[in-house]
Amino acid sequence: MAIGPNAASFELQVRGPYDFERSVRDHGWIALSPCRWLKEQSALQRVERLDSGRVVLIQATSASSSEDVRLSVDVVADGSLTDIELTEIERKVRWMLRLDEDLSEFYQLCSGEDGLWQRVKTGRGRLLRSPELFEDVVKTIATTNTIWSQTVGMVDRLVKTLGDPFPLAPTLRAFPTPAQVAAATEQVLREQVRLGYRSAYVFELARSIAEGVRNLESLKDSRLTAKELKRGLKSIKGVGDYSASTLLMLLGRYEELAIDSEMRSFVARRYFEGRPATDTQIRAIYDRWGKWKYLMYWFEVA
DNA sequence: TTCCAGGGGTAGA
DNA sequence: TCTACCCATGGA
Repeated sequence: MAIGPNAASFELQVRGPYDFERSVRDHGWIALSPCRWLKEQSALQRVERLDSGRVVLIQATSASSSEDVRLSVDVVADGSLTDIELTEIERKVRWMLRLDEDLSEFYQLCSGEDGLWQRVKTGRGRLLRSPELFEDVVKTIATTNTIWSQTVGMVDRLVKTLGDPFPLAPTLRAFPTPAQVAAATEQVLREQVRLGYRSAYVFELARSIAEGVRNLESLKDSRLTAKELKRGLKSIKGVGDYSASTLLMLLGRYEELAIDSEMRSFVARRYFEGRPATDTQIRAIYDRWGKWKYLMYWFEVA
């Protein structure tokens, strides 16, 4: 990377099959700041603010060979990194790329469906997510009642307005922490970030996390049932059924469908000759896929 | 001006 | 838990 000296490089072993590029780019999140896809290098790049307050640039590329599936991670920083910082970076990369998710059952199901199998067999399915749940909740709220280009704009302005700059290339910024959003005002979210009516939701969420009233990260606990998670997510103002189901997917639980206008129109075209389907009818179609419903839908559309 | 886009909150049954 | 109804914002 030309931006600065490499402070660290390491490789991560991945359980195959794993199609790094498709996995990263299959989800729209790759278009949302601070993530970006570097076409020339086939790399995922992202500025990240660490718990220490240091802001680094992380770049991940595939380092797979015919023998094994590996990922190469480069970190650029304004100085050397501590072991604690390196551990945090590895943990975040693993979470973001879902390197520890076991999709073998999903592949097993797909292998019985010819069309689906052709699509996923190279190792798709590990859809991109954010290192911290706060960021994913904010981004999900930014997808509601709007079109995608506006979502991209909202997230971009949020990062530019409130995120910490990467010291070696200050135009690149990290996603703001809850404390940074809470330290701003709702008016900034409304007028500069232009989140509209979502401003109050995002501000309130950030404040409750910053004040220690709410602990979003605790929802990453794999012992929680999907039902418990959904209840927890829906207790956030601004998060309804669609958003909670989207967030369940981001947490690695695929048993709920996030029924939005996109899914409604797809199901109407694919299964009902263009006639609108009720939510009950949509659920009935995917019911047979059990805990893999969302992913099956995802790759049926893909 | 009207309509719509990857909905949400709330009251009331 | 479900439905009806109102509310939200910016762009085409």
